[in-house]
Amino acid sequence: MLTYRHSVAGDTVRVHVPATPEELDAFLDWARQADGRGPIALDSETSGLDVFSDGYRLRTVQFGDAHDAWVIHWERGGDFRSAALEALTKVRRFLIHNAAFDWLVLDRHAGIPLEDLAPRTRDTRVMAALLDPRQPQEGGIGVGLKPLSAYYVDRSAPDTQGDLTAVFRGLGLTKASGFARIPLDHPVYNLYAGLDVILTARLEPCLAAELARLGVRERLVDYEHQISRICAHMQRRGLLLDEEFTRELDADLSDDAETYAEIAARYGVESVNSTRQIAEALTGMGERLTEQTASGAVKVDKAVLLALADMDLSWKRLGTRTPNPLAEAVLRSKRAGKWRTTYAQTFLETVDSSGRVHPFINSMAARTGRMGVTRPALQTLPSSDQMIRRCLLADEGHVMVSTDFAAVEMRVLAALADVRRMKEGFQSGGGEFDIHMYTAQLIRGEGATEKDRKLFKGAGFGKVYGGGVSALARQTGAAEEEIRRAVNAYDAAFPEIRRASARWQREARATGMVTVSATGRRMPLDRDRAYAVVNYQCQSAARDLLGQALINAEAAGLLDAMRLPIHDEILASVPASEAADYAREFEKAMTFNLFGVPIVSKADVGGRSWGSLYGADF
DNA sequence: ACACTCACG
DNA sequence: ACGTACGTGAGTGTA
Repeated sequence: MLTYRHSVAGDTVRVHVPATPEELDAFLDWARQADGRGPIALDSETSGLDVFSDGYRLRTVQFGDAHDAWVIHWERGGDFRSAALEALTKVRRFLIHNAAFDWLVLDRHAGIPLEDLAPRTRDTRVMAALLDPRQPQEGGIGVGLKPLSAYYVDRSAPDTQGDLTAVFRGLGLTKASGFARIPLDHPVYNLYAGLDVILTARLEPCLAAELARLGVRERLVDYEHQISRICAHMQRRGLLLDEEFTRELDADLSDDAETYAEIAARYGVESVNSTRQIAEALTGMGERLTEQTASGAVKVDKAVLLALADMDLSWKRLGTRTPNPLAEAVLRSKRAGKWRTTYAQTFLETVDSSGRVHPFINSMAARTGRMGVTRPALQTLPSSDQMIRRCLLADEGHVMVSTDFAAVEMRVLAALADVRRMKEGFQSGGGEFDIHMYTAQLIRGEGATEKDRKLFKGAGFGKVYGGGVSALARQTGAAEEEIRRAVNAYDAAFPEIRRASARWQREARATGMVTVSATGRRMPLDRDRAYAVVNYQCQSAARDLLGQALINAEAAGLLDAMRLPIHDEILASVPASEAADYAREFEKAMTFNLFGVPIVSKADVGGRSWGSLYGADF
């Protein structure tokens, strides 16, 4: 038996790599006694991250405790697979760092269903994110195994991923190809594969103690595990791609980008993404560019270019000046190029052999707990035009249903800050209740106009985001004096918001600059941006309502229908003949009473494509 | 690596 | 003392 020894926190730990079927017996003996000693750390090494692609390989499965790790070479097949499968099936409790990934790998490539493994899992990444969700760049520890191990377990814990990248280079491989092609017997590969589970095993008790010390409820930890599993379920299902349409769209966008880039080139702009070239060319045409970026460069963003092209924010002609042809060409080329590379091409790159895309859903991406979706970033598809969302389809015989919370952050603000007159409004009105018009009428009287509504909607956003008068004026384009009066009137109508903000800031300062949400989520506040506490409280409460809605939806039998969480919305694919029933059930799953404030939702039943919810049906 | 830009809620 | 828009993911250009 090959056994590598390494030092972790002053102890010598062992990484065992069985090379023959006989040597697997020692592993099985160890695994059979595992349950008596507590949960076993589990990890896998694979050919890459694109779990659903053709040719994807599971290479090793690792099991371990604080002192011993076993690296089982799944790729060798036969008895190696049987041994790994026996442990995967029989061990009662596992510790995994970032479980969603391994759940999906083992579900798809080892035949261990997500439904079977997830309930037996405790995820150290989830635990860490509940202690401090910040990334290292934001001043936190981070939620990666490496920084967490270095912080909690052993300051000199190796950077297993980073060091492996160096090994890959030494073998003439890249970071991308290394995991697929490094020889299965490579000593560093095996040592690090084993160390990862040993570090996970040692990390968990540290995180558990810290969670207990800080009073983070076990209920919250369990809640996040449920949500993580539901998100993994959605990821496994994926969304059906209309490949033919997407390929045509890709070609059309490519033509568009090229056509307008050629026009821009006539004015000396070689690359439409070079702000320096655009600024120089526009200045040469006699345009005056007055706006600056944070670092003092000339600003030539979409708002600046639209004004020069005589267009409003929805690209409609204003008729206020002669359109600058370069500005318009740059706008059109950039948009087509971005939509093509960021969306259409990523769809085609990530689609699996059965025509589905499986975006990564990070169930706890932001400090507030908000989720993040990547590869492709399906939470950020253009909504002004249906062409990109048109690429994604409900399943055969299904239609898309999108259920949104109604003005959830304003409702949450009313509930958390106990805003009397806001609560009265929400309580008296139903799902169609318009908080912004209500506010306008509260302040202006019955004669409040649509313009007043807009003004106080801006003021409301200012409150939720923590913005001030000048930021609001900049954002809305209204005069500062007008905004100032609106904000003052807003504060007079809803005085509880300022008081809650002050209270939350005071509490955070008294507890190490951490604000704790209604659910017990810990959110570190930046000392110089303490005003953001209002947004953190509202955003995290809204996120936790969505999380509970996912759990409610599963309980109502809607798990298989769900496709994507989008902050205040659940997108689903449901049988066309039962769409109305599903819509009602989703609305029910997304209905709450939060401290006396009704949280309500509205389902929209679309057609076959996601784009159908954004315009004409297809 | 960082700046800038742009897509979303 | 004062005022600060919040949270993401992703592509391209530049140094």
